[in-house]
Amino acid sequence: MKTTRNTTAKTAVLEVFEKSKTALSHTEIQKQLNGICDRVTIYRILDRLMNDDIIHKISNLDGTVKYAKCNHSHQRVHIHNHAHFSCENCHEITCLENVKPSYIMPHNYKVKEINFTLSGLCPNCLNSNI
Amino acid sequence: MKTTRNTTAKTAVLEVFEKSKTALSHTEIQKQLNGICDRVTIYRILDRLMNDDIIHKISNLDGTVKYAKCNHSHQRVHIHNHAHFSCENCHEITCLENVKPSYIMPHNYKVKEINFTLSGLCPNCLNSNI
DNA sequence: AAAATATCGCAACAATGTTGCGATTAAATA
DNA sequence: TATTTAATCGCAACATTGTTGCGATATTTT
Repeated sequence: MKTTRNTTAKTAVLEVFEKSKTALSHTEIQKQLNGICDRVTIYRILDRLMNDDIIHKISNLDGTVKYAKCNHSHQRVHIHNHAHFSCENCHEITCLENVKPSYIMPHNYKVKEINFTLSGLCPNCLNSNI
Repeated sequence: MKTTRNTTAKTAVLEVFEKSKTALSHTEIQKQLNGICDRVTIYRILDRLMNDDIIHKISNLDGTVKYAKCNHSHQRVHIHNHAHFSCENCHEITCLENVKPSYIMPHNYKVKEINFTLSGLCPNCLNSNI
């Protein structure tokens, strides 16, 4: 089986995620890495981190894709079915770990995963009187 | 003010939407149009149809973008805050007009729009014993 | 029929993501 | 510690998706 290695680039990417409270796009990560590694390498690191369940992918309403660290906190099995909030002003995406929607489905559908994204103004931008 | 015109290409695109029960990507529309018009024209038609509130945009979990006809049925004001279902087998996206999630938000967030996408198996694929 | 302008086609570009391959380097083994 | 193995990297090249400018065309109004 493939074992995953700890490389300079991977460590650097993880540090970027540690420092950030919000989800990050590939481009944002690349900027913060400051040329430490190639663009392609970042894509491959993100793939590995997703396989290892260390980060997860979020695709926004407008089609942009971001990544965020998983919060494994207390659960034994990690589930990505939490909500995300996308601020229309600062464009930051945050995970709302505790927001879980309830809903009623029509019959004959088998639901395996849900994606729930809310958008509007985040607390920061709301306080800035916009 | 800009008035929107009825052109051959626009009519053709609308027909494609009429024929389809599921949401369509730009590429899927292009294939069905069979070279009737340019790739760019389709993008511009989609933009216009979205402005006119005739179709709406859906971005899927995997980052793919699709478009679907709006269902104006009975409401006076059209709202896009309904759910979408994405089949992991046939990759079709359908609008679940009647599924609306309920949820509890943390304070200090102002929610203006929600996007709720479920994925799994659609009735068709579920019946095919997969 | 003529005028006004929305739309089109083409070319060119930008952003984002993928793949192949030889070179490098982390980790296991001797 | 030195050697070996294979995971990872950098580079180049390519694919897909979406955007923009501009002269030509077609729809709608006058």
